[in-house]
Amino acid sequence: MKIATFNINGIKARLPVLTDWLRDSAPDVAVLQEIKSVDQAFPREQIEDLGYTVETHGQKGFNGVAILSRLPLEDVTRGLPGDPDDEQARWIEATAMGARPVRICGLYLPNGNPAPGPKYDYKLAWMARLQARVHDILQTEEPATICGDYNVIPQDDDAARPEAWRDDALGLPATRDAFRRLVNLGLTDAFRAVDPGAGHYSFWDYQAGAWDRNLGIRIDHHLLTPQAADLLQAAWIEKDLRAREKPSDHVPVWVDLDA
DNA sequence: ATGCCGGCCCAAGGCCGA
Repeated sequence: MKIATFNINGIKARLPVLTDWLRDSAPDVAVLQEIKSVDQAFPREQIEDLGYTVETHGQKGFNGVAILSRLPLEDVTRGLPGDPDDEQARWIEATAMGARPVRICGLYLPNGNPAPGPKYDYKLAWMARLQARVHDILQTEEPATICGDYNVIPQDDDAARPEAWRDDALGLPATRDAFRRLVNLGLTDAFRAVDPGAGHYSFWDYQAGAWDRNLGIRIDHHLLTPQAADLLQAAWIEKDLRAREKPSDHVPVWVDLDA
């Protein structure tokens, strides 16, 4: 089961790139962030025509997540538990029915800038709720990937210029600590399990020639439960997509599970 | 660079992203 997480930065602006990518790269499951669309406006028919089931959790203008799957999806849930007043669309779950079922959890973790401030407080509170949800998921002892745009640079090796992120919400010690606590529940960073080296990024800013100068950061991740980590065949970043016409500022991050 | 680009709102300029 090939699963890709991809922050598309707007479904309306990215539909041609997305459909070309679905045709060319053919993920079994695509987990999308920043669809920036309400559910009713999501162009589901054009994606269904490519053989995908479409499940969205959107909101007007910002945020929004979705799961596209060529495998049947069961038990779809929307929204991260823990705060009934949180109206931001940043979490969706479904079980992809492959040879082995895999729980797919898609997330768009809050950016948190400027830090300190209320937006950073929201980020840390959201990460605490994520910690609680992942704790519960681990109790199921089932294969699962908790994947998406984490807006976290886990280590210095995950940034071309780590010093530039030390005081940023993506790289602050408290952010990294919260991410490490999450991993330490028993998750595996799939990409790092197969490639421990520096210089691998999943985001390059549109500005200041960041792509041309390879000034990237690795902030899109698959964190696998032990049962999913046991099925891990490969993990990679589809860097080439950043060089296409009208690209997202993120690229897809993949895992292949024996499922 | 406390926003250089790009997408969203929706028709202009502001908000947001990382």
